[in-house]
Amino acid sequence: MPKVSQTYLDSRRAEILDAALECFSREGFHRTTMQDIVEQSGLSPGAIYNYFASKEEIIEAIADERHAREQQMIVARSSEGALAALVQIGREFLNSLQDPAERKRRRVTLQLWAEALRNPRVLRTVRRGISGPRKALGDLVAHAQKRGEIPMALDPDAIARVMIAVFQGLILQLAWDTETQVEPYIKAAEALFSGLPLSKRGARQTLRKR
Amino acid sequence: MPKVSQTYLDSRRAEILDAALECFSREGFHRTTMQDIVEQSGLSPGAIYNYFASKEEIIEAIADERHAREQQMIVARSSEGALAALVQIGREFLNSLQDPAERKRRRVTLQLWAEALRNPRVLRTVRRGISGPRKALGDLVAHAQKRGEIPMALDPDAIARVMIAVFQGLILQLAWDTETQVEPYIKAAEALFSGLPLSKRGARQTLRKR
Amino acid sequence: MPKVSQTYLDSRRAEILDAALECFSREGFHRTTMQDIVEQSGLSPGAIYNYFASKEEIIEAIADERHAREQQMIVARSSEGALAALVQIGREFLNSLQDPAERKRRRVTLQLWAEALRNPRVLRTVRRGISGPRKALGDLVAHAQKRGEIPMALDPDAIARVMIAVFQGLILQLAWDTETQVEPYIKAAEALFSGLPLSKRGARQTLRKR
Amino acid sequence: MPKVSQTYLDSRRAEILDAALECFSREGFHRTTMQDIVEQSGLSPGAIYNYFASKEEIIEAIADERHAREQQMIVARSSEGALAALVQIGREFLNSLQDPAERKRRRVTLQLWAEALRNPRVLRTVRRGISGPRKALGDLVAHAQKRGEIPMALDPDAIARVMIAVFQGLILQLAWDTETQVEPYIKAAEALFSGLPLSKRGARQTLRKR
DNA sequence: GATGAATGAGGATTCATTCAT
DNA sequence: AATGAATGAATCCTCATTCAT
Repeated sequence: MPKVSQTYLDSRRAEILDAALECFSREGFHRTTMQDIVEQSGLSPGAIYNYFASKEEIIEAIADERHAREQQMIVARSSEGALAALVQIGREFLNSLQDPAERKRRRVTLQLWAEALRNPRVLRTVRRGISGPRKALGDLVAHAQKRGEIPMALDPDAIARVMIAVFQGLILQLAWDTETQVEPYIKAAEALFSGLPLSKRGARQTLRKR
Repeated sequence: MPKVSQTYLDSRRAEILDAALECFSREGFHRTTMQDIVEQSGLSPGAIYNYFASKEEIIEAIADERHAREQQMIVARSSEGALAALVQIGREFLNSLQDPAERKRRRVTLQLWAEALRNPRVLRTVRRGISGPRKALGDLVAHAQKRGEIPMALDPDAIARVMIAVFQGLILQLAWDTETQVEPYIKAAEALFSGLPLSKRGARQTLRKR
Repeated sequence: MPKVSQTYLDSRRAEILDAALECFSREGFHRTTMQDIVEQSGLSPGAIYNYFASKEEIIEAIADERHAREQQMIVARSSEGALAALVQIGREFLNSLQDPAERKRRRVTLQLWAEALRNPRVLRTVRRGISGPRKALGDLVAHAQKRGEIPMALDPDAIARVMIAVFQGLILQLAWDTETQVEPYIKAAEALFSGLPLSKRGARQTLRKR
Repeated sequence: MPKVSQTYLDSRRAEILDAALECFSREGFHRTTMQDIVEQSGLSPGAIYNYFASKEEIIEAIADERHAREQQMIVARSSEGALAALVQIGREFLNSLQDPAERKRRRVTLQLWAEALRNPRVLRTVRRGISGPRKALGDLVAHAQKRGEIPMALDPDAIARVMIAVFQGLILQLAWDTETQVEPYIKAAEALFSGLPLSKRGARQTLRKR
C-alpha cells in the first residue's frame, strides 16, 4: 500500500506534463530546460525525476498525450460517409481553435513532428496517430468505391493520406500565422472532396447550409 | 591563405552549409554540435566562425537555401492551368525523390518548420517560401474562376493553401516513412483537383498518360 | 544536499570568494580561469555558478568585500584630530602587513583599481570606498581650520584627497616591491602632515613615541 | 640594405602602438583583441606580427613608451630646490590634462600598474619609471637636509616616495573621476611640502603668485 | 516522496598566432 | 613586407541528472 494515493500521483504527473507543455510551447523542446519546467510546475527537480526518468521521457509522454487526444478527435465517428466524417472533424478542429490552450498544443504537435525524426518512440507515436484515421478514412473511401461513388482506379489509402495532409497543412499554416483564416480553408477543402465525388450529396448539403 | 577569390570564399561557405545539412539531417539542429560540423566539414571551428557568426546563423542560412530551392521548384511554370502547374511540380517532386541528397534536405525542411516557431528569421523565411506559390496558385484559381471553370463562391487563396497543404503533408509523411508511395498520392491529389474542376481536361490527360 | 541553512550557503559563498581571491592574487583577474577557481575551491563549476552568475560577478563581489574591509579600516575612529586618525590608520595598515593574506588582498586591490576603468560596478565600489574616508578626513580638516590650526585658504577636500593619495601610493609601491619599508614612509608622511599643521601637538607626540 | 627605410619601419611601429594605446585605453589590455588593434590600425594581423612577436610584447612596448615619457616629464629639471621641481612637474602635469590624448594614456598607465603584478618586464619598467624621480627627489631632500632646511631624522628616500605617491594618487583619482579638480589638489600638496619645510621660501612664493 | 545543492561532461564561441600566397 | 583565412587550444558557462538529507 503506497504512502500516497494513485490519484495524487496521477495529478502530480499531470501537473508536470502541463508545465512541460507550457514550456515546450513557449520555447521548444530543446530550449526548454528542466529548470524551466521546475519553475513552471512549482515542483523540485527531484520531484519531477520521481515521475519521469528523463526529459526525453517527458517529451515522449507529451507525444502520447497528444496522440491520444488527436486520436480521439479524428477517429471517424460516422459511417454515413467520408465527407460527413471529415466535415465533423473539421468542425471540431474549428471549435478547438477557440481554446488558447489548444493553440499551445498545436505548436507542440509541430515540434513532435520534427522530433519524430530523431526519437524512434516519438516516431512510433506519431505514426500510430496517423495510421488510425488513415485506415478509417481509407475504409470509407473503399466503401464508396464499392457503391460506385468513387472511381476504382484511385487508391483508397492514397486518398486518405491526402485528406490527412489537408489537416496537417492547416496545422502548419496556423502555427506560423495565427491570423490564418480557417473557415475558407475548410470550405475549399470540402469543395475539393465533394467534387471527387467522395460522398453522398446529402453530406455536402449539410455542410453548405451551416 | 590570404586574398583569395570570392569564388573560393563562396565554395567554402557552401562546404560548411553542406556539412551542416548533413549533420542536421542526421541529428537535428539541437543534437548537432559545432564539433560535428567541424568534423564533417574537415575545417576548424575558427574557420567556420569566419563564415557564420553562430550556429543559429548557419541554421538561418540553411533555411534561406532551402527556401530558394523550393521557391524555384514550386513557382508556377505554366500558364496553362493550375492543375498543369501542380502536376509539373508533382513530377519534379517525384523526381527529386531519386536524389538521396534531397531526402536529407527534406528532413531538414521539417525541422525548419518547427524551428520557425522559435526563430523569427526562420519564420520569415518559411512564410516567404509559402507566400510565393500561394499567390501564384491563387492567381491561377482566380483566372479559372473568371473563365467559369471554378465556382466563384470559393476563396482562391484558400484553395491555394489547400494545394500547398497537400505538398506539405506529403513531405511530412515521407519524412516519417521513406516507404511512402508517392505515385498513388500524386494521382489521388490530381483526381481531387480535377474534380474541382480546377483545370482543363487536357491537363488531366497529360498526367494520366505518364 | 538540500534545504541547507543560510549559514551553510554563506560559508560556501565565502569559500568561493576566498578561492577566487587566491587565484586573482596569483594570476590576475583575466589570467585566472574558472577552472582555476574550481580547483582552488574544490567545488565544481556548476556549484560556483549557483552562487555567482559569472566570473564578472565574482570580481564584483571581491570588490565589495575589499571595499567593506577598507571602509572599516580607514573610517576615522578618532575625533581627536586628523593626524591622530591618520596615525591610527597608518598603524593598522602597518599591522595588516604582517598578515600574508593581506598582501594577497592588496595585490587584488590594485587590480580592482584598473578594473574600475572597464567595469562600472567596480568603479562605483571603488569610488564609494574613497568617498567615505575622503569626507571624514575633509571634515577633520575643516574643523581644524575653524580652530585656526590650518590656513583657511586650503580646500579641506583637496587635503583629504592628498592624504588618501599617500595611502594609495603606498599600496602601489608595496605591491611592486614587497621589500618596501613602510615605517620610514609613515614617518615621512606624518612629518608632512604635522607641518601643515594639521593637528594638535599632542597627536604628533604620540606618533613620535611609538 | 633593407627593402624599406628604417623611417618607414619606425613609423609603422608607432602606428601600431598608437592604435594599441587607443584600444587599451578604451577596453583594457585583456578585453582588447588583436583584431581590435588590427581594425584600429588599418593593418593586417600578419603586418602587426612583423613588428611585435606577441600581444604581450605590444603591452611591454607601451609600458616602455609610457615610462620614457614620464621619465622625461618627471626627471628633475631644477637644482633650485625640491619644491620648485615638484611645482614644475605639477604644472606640466596640469597642462598635460588639457590634452585628451593624455587622458587616454593615463588610463593605460593605471592598467600597466596592475599588469606589473603579472608581467616581470612590465614590473621592471614600472619600477625603473619610479626609481629615477625617486632618486632625484631623494637627492634634493638630502641636499636640503645638509643645508639644515629639513630635519635629519627623516629618511630622504621615504620623503621622495611620499611625493611620488601624491602624484600616483592623483593619477588614480583622475582616472576614476575625470571631474576631479586638479588645481586645489596641487595647491594642497604644495602647502604640505612647503610646511615641511622642504624648500626655500622663494619656491613657495613663485607658486603662490601664479 | 520531496528537496535543492552539487555534479561535471559537454557545448558554443573566442582569439592569439601562423603561414601559404 | 603584407595579407587574411585558417588554426585549435582554451574558456566561460549550461544543464540534465543525482543523492544526501
